[in-house]
Amino acid sequence: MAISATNGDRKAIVRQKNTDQIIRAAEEVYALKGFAGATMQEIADKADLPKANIHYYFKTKRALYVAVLEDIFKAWAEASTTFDNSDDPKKSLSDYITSKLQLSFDRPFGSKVWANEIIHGAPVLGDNLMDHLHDWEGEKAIQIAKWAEDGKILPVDPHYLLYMIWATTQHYADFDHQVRVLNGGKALSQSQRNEVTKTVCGIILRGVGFTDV
Amino acid sequence: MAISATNGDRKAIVRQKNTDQIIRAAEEVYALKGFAGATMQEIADKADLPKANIHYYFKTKRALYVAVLEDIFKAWAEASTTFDNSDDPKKSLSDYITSKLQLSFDRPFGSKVWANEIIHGAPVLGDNLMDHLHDWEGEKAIQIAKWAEDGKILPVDPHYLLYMIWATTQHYADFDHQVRVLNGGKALSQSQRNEVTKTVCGIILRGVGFTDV
DNA sequence: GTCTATAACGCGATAGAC
DNA sequence: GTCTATCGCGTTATAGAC
Repeated sequence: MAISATNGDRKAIVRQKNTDQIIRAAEEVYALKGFAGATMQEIADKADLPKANIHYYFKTKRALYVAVLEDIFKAWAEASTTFDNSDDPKKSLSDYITSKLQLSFDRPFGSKVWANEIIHGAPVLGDNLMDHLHDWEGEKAIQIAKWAEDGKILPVDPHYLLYMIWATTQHYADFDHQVRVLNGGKALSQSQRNEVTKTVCGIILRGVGFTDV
Repeated sequence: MAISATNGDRKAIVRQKNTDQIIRAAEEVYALKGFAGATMQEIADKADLPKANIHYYFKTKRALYVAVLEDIFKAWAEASTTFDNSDDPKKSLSDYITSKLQLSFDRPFGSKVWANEIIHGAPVLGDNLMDHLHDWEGEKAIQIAKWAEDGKILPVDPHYLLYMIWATTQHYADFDHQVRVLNGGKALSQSQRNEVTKTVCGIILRGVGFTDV
């Protein structure tokens, strides 16, 4: 009995490890090739496993893709906690922009998979996760609206402000190739990344009414 | 001879008409399915032509894709003339933002194909068109830098300001599905589009130092 | 749980009659 | 310039030995 449990544990650990490995590899391949352009063979090679094993852990190409998308959504939701329950819009907004930019610089693949999926009309995400996003965005918008009511920021439309922050920060992940080309073929250095953060925070904060930035 | 010329003209007209029809159809299919996900069959159906005819006009799937990308780049370059040779940053910037937003609202497919291509690392665009973009962006950046030197706007980094404008305006094309979901499942109305334009122009203009907007 | 071999299928591209 | 029929290849997914 003890041995059986141990074997079960060992198998569970192997399963967890392989699953993570596959999802990481898949995230990169789906990001760079799109859903249709990605091949199970390329994902298998990058995960350093035989192709058949990928199908053992994820029944279909589509199921693996869904797992990748859910993983990304989870990461984003966790990264946005800096935004919650704050009475200081200046700090909230700059912290949010800063952490979203960081995520774009450090983990661009997830953002790209998401962008691809939305561009194509969310054929796989379907309504469930999109409805979840709707609720989540609604909360943020209410908080921004409150700041405006309290006269802490100018009365900008909260939704369009949020889209602006998302679009601008995710641009550095999704369009990193273009950014690189326009930067003379070299990826942004750390000091350039800091300059981006400063510039974006500055424009947004002045944009919502702060004059001392 | 006259008849032969007439026949040649007629054929040229047919060729032009079919070519346009195919490019329009291809733009939509490539936007919604990605390069790999698109099928020549679907493009043919949407263009209302037999599949073999598509191959008659465009030798390969790739050649047709390149034609679509070039078409888009041309449209964007034409739409940015409002930006040139102006000493009035306030007017230049709002005109540019307004016309880019208009393009996103009215012709989202082109923007989506471009986004897809960049996300995947511009495997087809290659260096030619990207270098062209580099030059083009450089000119705009110089003009913005001049405004800053002359004290007409705050000394923001011109590149990151441009990326912000591109990202924000193209978001309404590339992520139109997400915008729609977050808007309760309905596309933005004309008055909402106007509100977007007002909000974006306001934030950007205040962001670069104008306090009277 | 791992891996090789292969079945089943869809797609890009073309040949060749009209 | 148009269209039908088809070839050949690459892909997903699985069967079955280990």
